[in-house]
Amino acid sequence: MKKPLPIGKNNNNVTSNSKMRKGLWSPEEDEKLVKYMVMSSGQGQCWSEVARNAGLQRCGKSCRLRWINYLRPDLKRGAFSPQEEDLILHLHSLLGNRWSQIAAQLPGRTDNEIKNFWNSTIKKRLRNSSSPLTSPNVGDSSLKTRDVTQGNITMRASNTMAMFMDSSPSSSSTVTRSLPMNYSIDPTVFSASGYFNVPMFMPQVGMGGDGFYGNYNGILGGNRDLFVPPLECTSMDEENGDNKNLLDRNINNNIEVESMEGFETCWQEGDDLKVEEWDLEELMSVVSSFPFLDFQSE
DNA sequence: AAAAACACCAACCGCCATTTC
DNA sequence: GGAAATGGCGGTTGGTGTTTT
Repeated sequence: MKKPLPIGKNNNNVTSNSKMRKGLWSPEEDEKLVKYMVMSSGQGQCWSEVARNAGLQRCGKSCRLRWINYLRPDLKRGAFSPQEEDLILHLHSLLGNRWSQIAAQLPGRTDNEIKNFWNSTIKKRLRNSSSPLTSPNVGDSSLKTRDVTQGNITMRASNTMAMFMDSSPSSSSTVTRSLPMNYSIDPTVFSASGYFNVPMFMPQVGMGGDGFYGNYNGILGGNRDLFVPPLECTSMDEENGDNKNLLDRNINNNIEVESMEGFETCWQEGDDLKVEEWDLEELMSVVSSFPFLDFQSE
């Protein structure tokens, strides 16, 4: 990242904070920004320069946001398609609130858009499913955990794990197809035999604080990130061995997995596993094989 | 018809990582 | 090495439109 000239060394200094505009963008401002971005191809400049050079009394950050979230020519507007919803659901089960990474898999969609979509539509739909046993990943802190005693993961966590364990093509259609119009998750469908196959898998996850589920920073963020079981596996019992292999494949070679029962061994102190180290392409190849997903970039 | 409740979403905020000096 | 500036991200807020009462 190139450090631009300090404010004041530039002869076009309109960056004094008191002069910065905030709030909604006017059509004129949009036009200025678009014009400038088109003219300059948006290349090789920092956003504060863009703001200055475009004659906008906005901070660079604001310009960036406006461009990325609204003015970019490759944006796809309008409602999310069922396929996109499916993909968002699935990616969220894998990545948590990493909206930018989710957005990267949905051409023409922005992280903000997906985040809003999730926080309004999907979260609400999951909430309406009316059971604390549902709602994997909705991140609603009001949700109750069933059992956080030693040796038991929360139900929410187990459902999350269940989502990770989705597998068979036949398991995929029940809920996701009904999502767009009449999204209503029957808890038993969702958590037991419907959308995601639930393995009898209640690992203890060795994480403190909000633990596995409630705080995705705890799972994916920070210095310790989440194991993302691939979708192929269907049950822990029958696939222990495979899971181990897949684990090894997905989490680079730094992590040694003793057994799936001792799931927490994935995260020994000092493990330096980060989500960036996952083979995201591989992950997405799995996603692309999601049977009901017919997602195509437009 | 009006008020209240709800839903949506654009934009801001605060934090952290990175880069440059 | 530290300060400064910026980019990027996720969380949150506030305005506005829509629906319900």
